[in-house]
Amino acid sequence: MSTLKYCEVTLRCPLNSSILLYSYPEESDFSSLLATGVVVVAPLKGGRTRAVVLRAGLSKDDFPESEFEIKDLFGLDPTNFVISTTELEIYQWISRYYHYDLGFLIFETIPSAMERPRKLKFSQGKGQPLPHPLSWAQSNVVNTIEKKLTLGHSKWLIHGVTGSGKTYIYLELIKTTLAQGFSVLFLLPEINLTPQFIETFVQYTNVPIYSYNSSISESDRFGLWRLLQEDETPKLIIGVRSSVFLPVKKLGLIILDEEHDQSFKQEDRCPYSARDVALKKGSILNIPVIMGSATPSIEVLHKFLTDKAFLPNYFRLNERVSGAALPQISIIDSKTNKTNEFDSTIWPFNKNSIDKISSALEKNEQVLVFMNSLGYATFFQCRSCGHQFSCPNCSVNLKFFREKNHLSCQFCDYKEPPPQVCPHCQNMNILQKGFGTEKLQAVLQTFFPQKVVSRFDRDEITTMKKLTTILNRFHHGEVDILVGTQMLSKGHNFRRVNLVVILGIDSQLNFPDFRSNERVFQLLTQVSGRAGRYGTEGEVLVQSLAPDNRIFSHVQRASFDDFFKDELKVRELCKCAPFFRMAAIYLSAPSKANIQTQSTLLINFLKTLQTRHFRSVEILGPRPAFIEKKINKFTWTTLLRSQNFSELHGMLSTLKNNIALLKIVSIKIDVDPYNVY
DNA sequence: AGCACGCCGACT
DNA sequence: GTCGGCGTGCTC
Repeated sequence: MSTLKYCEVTLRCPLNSSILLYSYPEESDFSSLLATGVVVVAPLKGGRTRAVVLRAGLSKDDFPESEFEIKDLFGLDPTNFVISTTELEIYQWISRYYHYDLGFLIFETIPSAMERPRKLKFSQGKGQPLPHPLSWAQSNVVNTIEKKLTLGHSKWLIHGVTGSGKTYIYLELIKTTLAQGFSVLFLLPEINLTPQFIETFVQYTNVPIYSYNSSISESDRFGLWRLLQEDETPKLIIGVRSSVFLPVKKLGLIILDEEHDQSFKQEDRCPYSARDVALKKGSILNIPVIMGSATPSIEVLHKFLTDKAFLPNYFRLNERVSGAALPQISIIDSKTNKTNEFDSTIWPFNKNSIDKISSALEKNEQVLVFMNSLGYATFFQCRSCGHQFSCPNCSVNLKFFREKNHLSCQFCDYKEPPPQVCPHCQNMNILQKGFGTEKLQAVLQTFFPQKVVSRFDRDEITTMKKLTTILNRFHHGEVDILVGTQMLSKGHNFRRVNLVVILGIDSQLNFPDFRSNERVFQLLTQVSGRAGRYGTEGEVLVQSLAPDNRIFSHVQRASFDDFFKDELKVRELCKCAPFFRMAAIYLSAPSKANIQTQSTLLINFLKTLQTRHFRSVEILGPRPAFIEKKINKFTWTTLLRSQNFSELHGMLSTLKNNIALLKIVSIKIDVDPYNVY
């Protein structure tokens, strides 16, 4: 006779927070193999779905009487995929912390089933000796951390100015960990930093180096997961945000470079911070986590400076290893008053910047130009009737791309030809405003016709191949001026760059977000870090209409401490991080009317919870999101704020489990939101 | 969430 | 006649 056993699984289904019950005959061939973490195939609504076992071997009286008909599992996942208990523990923590259903989280991160993955590519380390010994400051950091590398979980912050040699500190600690037989996970914020780290690590380590990012194929993704789960020989994995989920066997160390970078925060699906997940992973696996940055985030630095247990794990490196001075930063007043004549042939540059660029080029140097916007012009409007050229599907203006010869939207695939006349009033007088990287490239190319001006932005760099090609051309001196977005601002080492020009900083300063000052400080400091890393004195020009902003003087004096002090005061006054914790709740739907009524419902629900149980939680909003309509979906935001994190969490849990919104309205919870308007 | 079902309008 | 638009309802 057959006995039925039961198991609890998690899968991609919103019912009961993605956790459902299934049965299986005790005599079945897979019965003895069912255990926590095993991936199985389950029937769901007439189909087949992958699911992860949470608890197996249950009998009827292990759970309350179910009102559903419990179905039999089909069996094990054909690829025999298993999630280890520690990995599952990490997933469960993320699911609770970010109020995101476990089943969705897991199946959004693990690779989809693959029958026969291809052979994996990797770079084999050459194990060469370091070209030069570490400086005293570098050795001090290495020696201190080295002593604790095998003593369980610890958190470290290396706060070193650009060019202070953080890479070689990481390298030494990586080598020590590898030599002890453990693997290392190295996280960086953006794919475009991968090649240079691989180049360095290949020279001086002697293990296989795997990289993990969005350019990896699904087959390779599967192959790497499998390899990391099965093969415990020491290796180095270099990857972006999502690498934090890689199930590295015998992991001994996690390093998170550019800790402050906002790319570590995922914005879509589960809005997790890879930094916070990495710290949690380190504590669950009981291994050290090292963070590094020239401009640490306010939250992390505040934690290290105020917590007695953390302070000894904070290192400050104020000198560049090359001995080169930090670049001199000049704020160029770009107001067109008497002292600064407007010249339309060089706009948006002004005379001062162009002169400096000329003399740098004359000295046979290369120049970097930064701008945070793409395209040729960012705003079109009819001077006669006021018609604005905006996207029909999103609440944003269309941008003009001259090379592609169209206006296009940054959120959807809407495009239209550039207007000859206004479609509304047939007037031919159309105003063009705003500029992006394409415009800057065009202006510079016209002004310096004999020089090579290239672009480095999301528009131009679409593949890993293009990325390495253009960087190599720049390194080999085949490009004189490189115009780029933030993509170019981080980490790179350019030997012949002494002049860096920054435009468009005003729009970032005016951005209505409590972190805008922090972001501007980070950006300017990082960008400045690209100038004069090798000897010759670097110079940075920042064009601004508001040259008196205090933030500029902090950047000019490279005074992180003054900036930090200033910013902390503001944060406390405005009740922001790190003094208060926040969560954002987004409601989205195709109709604005729905959003408004449902937001009202949400607010009333929250207010009831607040008076009954969670008095410390402040409710702000609701109001339209910064960009209210994206791809024909409207979004409204409600913010929660509190100093009592458990009350904030309690409120979110109660909300998630109890609110009944219209089906067409989707709700998204963002704990520790990075963008707050 | 994601997918099937089903009920209407506009095409070969 | 049927193809396909998207509102509704269900998933252990």
